[in-house]
Amino acid sequence: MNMNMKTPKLRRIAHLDMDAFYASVELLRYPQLKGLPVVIGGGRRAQDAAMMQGADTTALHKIPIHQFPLLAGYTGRGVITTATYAARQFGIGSAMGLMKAAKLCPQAILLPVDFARYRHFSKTFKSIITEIAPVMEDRGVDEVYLDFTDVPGGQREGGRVLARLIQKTIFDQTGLTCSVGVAPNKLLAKMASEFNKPNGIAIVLEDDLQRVIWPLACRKINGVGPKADDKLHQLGIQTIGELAQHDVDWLIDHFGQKTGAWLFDAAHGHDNRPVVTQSEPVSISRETTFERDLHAVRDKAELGVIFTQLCEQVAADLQRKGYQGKTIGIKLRFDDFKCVTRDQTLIDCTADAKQIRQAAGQCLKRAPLKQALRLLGVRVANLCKTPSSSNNIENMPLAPVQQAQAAINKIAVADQLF
DNA sequence: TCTGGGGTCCTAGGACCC
DNA sequence: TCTGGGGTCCTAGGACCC
Repeated sequence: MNMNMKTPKLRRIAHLDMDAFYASVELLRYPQLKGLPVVIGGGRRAQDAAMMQGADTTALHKIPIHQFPLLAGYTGRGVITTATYAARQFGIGSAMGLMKAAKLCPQAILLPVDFARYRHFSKTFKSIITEIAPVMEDRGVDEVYLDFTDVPGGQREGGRVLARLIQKTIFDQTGLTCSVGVAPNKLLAKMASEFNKPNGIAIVLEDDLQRVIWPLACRKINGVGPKADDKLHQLGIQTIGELAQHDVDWLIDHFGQKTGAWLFDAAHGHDNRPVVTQSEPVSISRETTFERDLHAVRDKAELGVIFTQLCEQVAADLQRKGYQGKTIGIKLRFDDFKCVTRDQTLIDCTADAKQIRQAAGQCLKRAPLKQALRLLGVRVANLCKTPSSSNNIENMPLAPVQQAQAAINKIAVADQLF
């Protein structure tokens, strides 16, 4: 044994979650709304409301509070994308219908969603992060996983020092706060990032499993949703600790090979998934919920227009992103909220709106169309890169060697910070 | 007062091939 | 001719996540 050997590096994985991201980004331009119940979401009416606010974007912070549109009297099928903590006091939450929310808190301010703006801030905070910790997995607009293991400072205080640096840098440069959990793996890091929200850091070590993780509800495991949780309850299992008391075979008997084995691992804090820094999309789709339910026969013309538009949007998305797809599919949601899908695999890949429309039309013919529809969707899967777009430097993934060099460069930047 | 939009992954049956 | 098994692709549905 080499007596000079340093303490071995521990695997340190971070999960970083922006705090109330959309709402916080809105508050940056409307600071006068701080502390008030604000709801973001909705469809057309919210768009109108945004237009009513006028075009002077340089003085948004001066718009008096009473000029903001209220939730009261909202009609339509929009749902809440996010709500500020003040609004949540009224029992309002994500994915709730806006009409229901209007009953609970009519005085809440309704802001339209502004995805372009959120995406902009998303890019900003992610590029701040990769300057410090380059091994980042994108988990949507407001979340990432980071591998701290080999980052300078990533081992100090179990990752707390690096987490603090990232938190502070993001706040200094954007005014936004986030919460970070650092743990031996993604599963535990994800749970940990919730512990001290908002603007919190939580460090979980291997030995903390029984004390910190086992008392939590099974629902806190990322991947255990309402259905699995129900089933667990029926089996008399509430907490992760209780889940851990059952052996693998018992879990496999009740949940099947894959899920059973996975639940067992999760309960024991085991998760060896790597932090994945890049990935290819599996499918690209567009869907829309109609303002009112439509009938395939009675509303044929209207439906046809929407159908064609969806195909054109998907085609445009594919082209813009440099993909083609071989499997074309549709999705229908009926007035009773039941769903069906139909799909068809072509011989060749396409990103052409007409071809997509044609194939999707064939799918539609195979679907039951007696019931009124509330949603129609078009999906393209089985994707491959568009040959010409691989010449596009911007879309071209870095070769492994360049990638490694880029990562080293970024680590060098982080090095100077310690 | 019913419940958005864009995704991923898993399961399971059938076709088809070796 | 019968039987079986494995692998892959296609299709439909469903759970789950952000």
